[in-house]
Amino acid sequence: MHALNGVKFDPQAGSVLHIELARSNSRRKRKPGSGPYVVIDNRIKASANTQETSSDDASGDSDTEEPSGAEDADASNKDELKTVKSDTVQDPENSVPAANEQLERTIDEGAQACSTLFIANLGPNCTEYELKQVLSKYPGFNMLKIRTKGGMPVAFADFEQVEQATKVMTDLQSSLLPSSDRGGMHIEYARSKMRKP
DNA sequence: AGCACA
Repeated sequence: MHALNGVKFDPQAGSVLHIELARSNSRRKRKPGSGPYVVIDNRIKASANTQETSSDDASGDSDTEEPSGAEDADASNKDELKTVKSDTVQDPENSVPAANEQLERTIDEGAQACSTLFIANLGPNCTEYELKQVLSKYPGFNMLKIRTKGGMPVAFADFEQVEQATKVMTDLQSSLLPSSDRGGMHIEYARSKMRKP
C-alpha cells in the first residue's frame, strides 16, 4: 500500500492515489430470530456476490497498463473473481451456553412448587378436623388452616418438605371426602409471594 | 376458578 500511495495516476488533473485501509467490518448482522442456536449458512450470498461491481477503477480508461508485464495479462482482469472470504468468525455470543433448564418443573406446570398446598373444591360443610384426619397420615404434615371466604371453604396445608407436599397433592388430587358434594378436591401448590416474573 | 395466615 505504501508503494502505490501518493502515485500520480492522472497527470493532467494532478490526481493522486489515496490508499488507506478499509474500516473494520463493524456491521452487525444479527439475525432477527437468533436464539441460542444460529445456523450459519453463507452459501446463497456467496454465489450472488460474484457480479457485484466491487472495482472503482473500471472507469473505461484505455491506459490500464500493468507494470508487471504481459505474462499474466490474460489472467489479470477476467479472473479477478476472488473467492468470497468466509468471515464466519465464531462469535462469542453464540457460544453462550443454553439457559439452564428449569429443574423445578413440577407436575402442576406453571405453578411454583412449595411446601404449602392450596386445597379447593371442598364441600360447604367440610371441617378442618375432617381434612386433618386425612392429611396427618402423610409424613411431614405440619398444619392445616381452613378459611372460608364468601361461600366455599379453602384449605392451606403446610408440610416440612416440598416433596412431601407434592406426594400429597398427587395422591389426594380429585379425591373425595365424606363431606364432598361437588366432586373431588382440587389441590395446587399455594401461591408464593416470591415467584419469578 | 376460588390463595390466608404469620
